[in-house]
Amino acid sequence: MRGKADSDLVRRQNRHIVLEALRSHGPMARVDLGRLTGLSPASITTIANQLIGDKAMLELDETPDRSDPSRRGRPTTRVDLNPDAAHVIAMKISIGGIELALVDFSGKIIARKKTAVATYEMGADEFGHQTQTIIQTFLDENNLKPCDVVHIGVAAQGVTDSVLGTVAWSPAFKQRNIPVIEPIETEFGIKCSIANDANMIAEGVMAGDRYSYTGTAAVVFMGYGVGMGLVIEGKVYHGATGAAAEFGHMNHIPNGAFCRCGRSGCLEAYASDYGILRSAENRSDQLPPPSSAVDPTVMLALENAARGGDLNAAAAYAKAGSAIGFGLARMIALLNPDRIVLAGPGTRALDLIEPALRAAIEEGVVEALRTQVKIETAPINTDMIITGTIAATLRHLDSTIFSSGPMKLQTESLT
Amino acid sequence: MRGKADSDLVRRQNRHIVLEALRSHGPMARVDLGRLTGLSPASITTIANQLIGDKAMLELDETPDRSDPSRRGRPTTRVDLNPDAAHVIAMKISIGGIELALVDFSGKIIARKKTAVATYEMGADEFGHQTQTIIQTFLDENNLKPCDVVHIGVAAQGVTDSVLGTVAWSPAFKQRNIPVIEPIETEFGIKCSIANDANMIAEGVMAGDRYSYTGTAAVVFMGYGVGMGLVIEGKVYHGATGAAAEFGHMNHIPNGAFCRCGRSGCLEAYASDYGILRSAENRSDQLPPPSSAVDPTVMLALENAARGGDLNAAAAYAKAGSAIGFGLARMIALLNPDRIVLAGPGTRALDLIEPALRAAIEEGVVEALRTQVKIETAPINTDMIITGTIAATLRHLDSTIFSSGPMKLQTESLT
DNA sequence: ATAATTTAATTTGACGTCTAAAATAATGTT
DNA sequence: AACATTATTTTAGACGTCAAATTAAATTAT
Repeated sequence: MRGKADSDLVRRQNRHIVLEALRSHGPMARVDLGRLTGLSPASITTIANQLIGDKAMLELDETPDRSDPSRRGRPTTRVDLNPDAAHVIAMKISIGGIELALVDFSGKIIARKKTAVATYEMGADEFGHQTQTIIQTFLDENNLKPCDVVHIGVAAQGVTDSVLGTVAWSPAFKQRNIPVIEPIETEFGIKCSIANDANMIAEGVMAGDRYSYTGTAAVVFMGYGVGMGLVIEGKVYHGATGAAAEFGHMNHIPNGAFCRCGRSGCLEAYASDYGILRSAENRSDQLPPPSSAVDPTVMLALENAARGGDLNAAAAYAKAGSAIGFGLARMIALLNPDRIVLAGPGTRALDLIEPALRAAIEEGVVEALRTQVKIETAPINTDMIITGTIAATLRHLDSTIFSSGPMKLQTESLT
Repeated sequence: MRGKADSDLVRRQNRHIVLEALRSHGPMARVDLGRLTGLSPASITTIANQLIGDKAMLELDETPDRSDPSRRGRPTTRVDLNPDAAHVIAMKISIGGIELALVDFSGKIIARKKTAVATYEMGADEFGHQTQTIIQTFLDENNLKPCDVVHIGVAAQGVTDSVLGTVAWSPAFKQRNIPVIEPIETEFGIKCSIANDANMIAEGVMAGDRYSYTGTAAVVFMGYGVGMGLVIEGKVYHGATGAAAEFGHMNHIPNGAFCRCGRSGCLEAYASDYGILRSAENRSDQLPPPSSAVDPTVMLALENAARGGDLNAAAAYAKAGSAIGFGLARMIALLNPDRIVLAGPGTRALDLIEPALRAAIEEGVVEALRTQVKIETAPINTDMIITGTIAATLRHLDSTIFSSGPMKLQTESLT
């Protein structure tokens, strides 16, 4: 049950939807904001003036568009998010590296940087210090002080704990429970949050139609690992501790193939790059896989071999498709989604995977459930994790920073 | 993204939380309503007067309680839900029978009735007519006209489609896509909704602390079949078409044991009454199971045999536990819940099931996820489906009927 | 008995937000 | 130059909450 409602809630909610409208549709006239949000022109005027006063919004200084001769009446003046309202940093932790992106409030990336970090062998303390150094350098390079950055959103591969602010388990680290938020917040005093990388991919994929989509969807990431981001009733779902949708480590076959995570039978052990490669090469699936990522060119060669008639390779892709298909079948039975989006570099080999994938879904789920769900493929964009993290972080700002304080009336001080 | 907020939203939301507070905590004084909802005494006065005016609430006529001698000041007058505000009917469709319960607005069951119906062989039309007759008789027996009943909430075993208002697939019917809502709504003009029985069990289990619980939980039903109700962020989750959490027909083993639904490898084929019985009796799991429910006394005997040293029986329960455990492991990996509740007659044999169940969860899920979730057992209550359907239906009323219309001001007519 | 105290509930007056309707602004058309 | 059209702002009013003051109904103290 949600809590009580009052005028403050109304205020926050409406300012939030106005910002959200600009974020997903770009700059527009006040009239259009009204049409899109359902708020009256009068309210839009009030809200826009307040947001402009708060430096969250600005009026664009454009010469009126005269391209459409049938256009009459007073020309519109468009408003947009004020890029200078705030800066945020999106940070991606993956095997062997940290990637940073500095973003303004409008979502434009101002600077980005990849730094190689030998994450795997690092202890918690060492990683914390490294992170601090890397962020400090990044700030210096962009002539920023910590107080100029409002939030740092972190995406990490593996099981993240958003409550404790740690990476509970990740292929990027030998050690477990690596604190990430704490070293950042104490060093810089910047608010920080952590999430699973697959959830951030889902944020990225959904960023476009977040405004309109209110259904349940699963975004599957296929590549060096297998991940999933769940969108439930329009919102990316993070679970009790932020570890939701660990699709790659959802069990596929009890006592099955050995996985990077040290257990057996995970979906990833069949459907990730290394899993596919392992079965294509007829290596035993009971041995621990290598901890390093598979070279993309190797996977490309394997795909082409499969397409060229290499039966072992083709069988490996079919096995992967079947694993993902059964995993999706189980997810569908549980969640009854209306949409599945396949994404990530693994979709390049979709032609090899799809038949087995569809067959598995058909075998694994009652018809009534199976026919409701549309399966789509998203364009492969390696930046999706950063993009999604940016989207999630900025949306978080929308709902907190600029929609919070009530306007102070100054009747008192005027006397 | 939710839509715009205005004073009407505030009004609905606050009236809703007041009704909800009374529903889950029973009658109480206005002060306590204020404390519980966070609304000011002034607002509670206003809201209470309006709800009383709408006949949704009433002031209790009690002699002040003098048992506590330290009690001073003006005594409280408690308010409660007005039982006469509305009547609703909860309806349960199961194999071979329809059960009805007539309930007042306060949640008290006024009358209930079971009618034997040969559902399995029935076609859609015949079932529709039967339903109409049974409801008509029930209304007559209670001296009610259709217009006296505001809503009929239906719970059915199997895959329900809340959008189409049908039973898409159910062990209760040989035929598929049986319309349920349409024959009721057209015959009586009463609003009607349909949901899966396991979701209604979850409603029942959560009804107590719905007001406070905002986490993610899975309620597992074990018995003649296996079902699940998912509670996501405090609300029972129904999925895109109302078919969510078909745990029983979530695939366990590809190409595994034959299930009532006509497919192979469903969890239910291992962990339901008939699945357990089948494996205890060493019958082939590749043959279609009987369509009728297993006699409870047979299951009781089987349990005792297992406890008494019957190795086949014990192994069958262990197999069931393992199936449920792996299913839960998969669910945990996907949803990262904080709570699992085991319920239903099957929990009577929990001692036989639990070791294998826990072992499977340990094997099937990363430690980081597994340790976050508490596993509880709910008291076995065969009425849970009806109870939950009542709770869900009344809550639906709370949020629609009595929280809708704005107060009409009559300044116009006073001139 | 009567006054003081305590707790519950209501009334009053102010505030914040939204909206319809009227007014104003800025342009194109006749 | 007057009129038409579209965008935005201003104005006046409605609705809902809340803090503070008031009223209500009991118990305790004197």
